[in-house]
Amino acid sequence: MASPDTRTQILDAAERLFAEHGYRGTSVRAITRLAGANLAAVGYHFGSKAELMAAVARRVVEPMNAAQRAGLDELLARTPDPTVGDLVEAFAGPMFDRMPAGDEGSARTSRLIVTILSDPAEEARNWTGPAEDSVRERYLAAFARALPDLAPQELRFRMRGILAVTAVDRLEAHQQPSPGCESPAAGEASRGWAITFLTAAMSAPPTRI
Amino acid sequence: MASPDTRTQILDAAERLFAEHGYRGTSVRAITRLAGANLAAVGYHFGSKAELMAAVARRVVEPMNAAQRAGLDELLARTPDPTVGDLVEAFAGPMFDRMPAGDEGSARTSRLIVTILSDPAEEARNWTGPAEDSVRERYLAAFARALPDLAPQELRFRMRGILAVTAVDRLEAHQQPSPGCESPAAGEASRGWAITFLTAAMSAPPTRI
DNA sequence: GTTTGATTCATACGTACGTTTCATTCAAAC
DNA sequence: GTTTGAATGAAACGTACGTATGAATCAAAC
Repeated sequence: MASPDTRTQILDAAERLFAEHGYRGTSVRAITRLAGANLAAVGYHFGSKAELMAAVARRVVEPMNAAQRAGLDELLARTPDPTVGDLVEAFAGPMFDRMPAGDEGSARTSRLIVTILSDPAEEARNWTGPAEDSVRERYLAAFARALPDLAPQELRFRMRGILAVTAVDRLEAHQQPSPGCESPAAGEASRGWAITFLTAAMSAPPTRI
Repeated sequence: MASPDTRTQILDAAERLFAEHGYRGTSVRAITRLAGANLAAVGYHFGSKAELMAAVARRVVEPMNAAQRAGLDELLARTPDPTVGDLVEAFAGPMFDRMPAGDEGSARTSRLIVTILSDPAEEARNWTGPAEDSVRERYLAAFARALPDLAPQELRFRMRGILAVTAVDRLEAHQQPSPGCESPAAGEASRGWAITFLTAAMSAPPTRI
C-alpha cells in the first residue's frame, strides 16, 4: 500500500501541526516540509487537505473512543449500576492516559481533540464520525440510571461539562507552559483533580427552577 | 472623529465574523463587505487585521471583566467570607448574562471569547490584556479563603474548569443548533445548570494523593 | 470661494495558499 | 531486459489574502 511510509509521516506531521496551529493555520506545504515529503504527496495519498484532516482526526479519536467503550463494558460487567465516580473515571480517564504515540504525543492528542471540537472551520463538522456519538449515548444512559432525578437536558449539559473540563485542561497544559507555574507536577496530578472535580459536579442535586 | 460610524460598523461586523469563523477564517474583505465599508477602511481605522481583532477583543472582554469585578466587590462588601456558591455565581454569571449588544449578541460574545481563548493563532496571545488576569487573581484569593484545605495548584485547576464549562457551553449553544435537541429552554436554563454544576465541583474535597 | 484635514474609494502589489499536471523514479512481475 | 503500476518529484495554475497607494469626496473653517 505504501513505502516505509510517506503516508504515515504525513499523518504524523499533520497531527502535530494541526494541533499546534489549527486547521486553517497549517498549510499543506508546512506539513509536507515537516514530513520530508513532496507537496503533491498529500493530494496523492489523501485527496485534499480536508480529507487529510479527517484521516488525522480518525486516527486520533478512534483509540480514545475504544478506551471509553472498553471502560464502560468492564464497568457494566462488574455491576449493572456503576457509581457516578466510576462512570466519570471511565469516561474522562482515557483523555488523560497515554496514547500509543508516547509521552509528549499524549498532550498533543488532547490538544488536537480540542482543535477538532472548537475549530470554527466549516469542515470541522465532518471530521468525526458517528462512532463516538454512540459511545456518548451509552454513557448518557448509564449516567441517567445513576442520577435518576436529573432532567435529561441537565444531564446532557453536565456531560458536555466533562468534555469541556478535560479538553480545556489539556489544551492549556499543552499550549501554555504556564508563566512561572506548576507544569511539572500538574501534568501528573491533573487527571486526579479532574476526576474529583467532575465527580462532584456530576453528583450535584438537580437545579431547582 | 468618525462618520455616523464606519469604525463601529466594522467592529460589529468583525465581532460577528470572528465569532463565527475564527480569526484566520475571516477575511478583511468579508468584514468590510458586511460592514458596507471599503476594504481600505480597516487599514485606515485600525492599522491591520490583527489590531482590529485586538480592538474587538477589548470591546468584548472589558464589560464582562467589569461585571466580574463589580460582582466580587459587592460580595466582599456584604461579607468578608463569601460562600463558594456566591463566588461561582459572581464569576461565571456574567458570561451568561446579556451584554449591551442585545439578545443574540450575548451568545456571539461568549462564542467570541471562546475563539479568543482557544484560537491557535499566534496573534491570539496578545488579544487580551493583563486586566482580566488581575480579576482572576482576586477571585483566586477569595476562593482560597473559602476552600482553605485545597492546594493552590488544584484550586487553579478548578478555576480553569469554570472557564472551560462556561465557555464551551456557550460555544456549542451558538455553533450547533443541536440536532433535534433542547435549544429553546436550554438557553435560559444553562446559566442555572452551570452554577449548580460548578458550585458542586468547586466545593469538592481535595483530591487525595 | 477657497482651503484644509479627515475619510472613502478603486485599484494594484506581492505573497501564500490548495490543487493539478505531467514527467520521472523504482521495485517487483513477467 | 522489458513492462507495469504505484509513488515521488519539480513546477505551474488560478485564487484569495493582507496591505499599500494615491486620487476623489466632503463637511467645516476661514
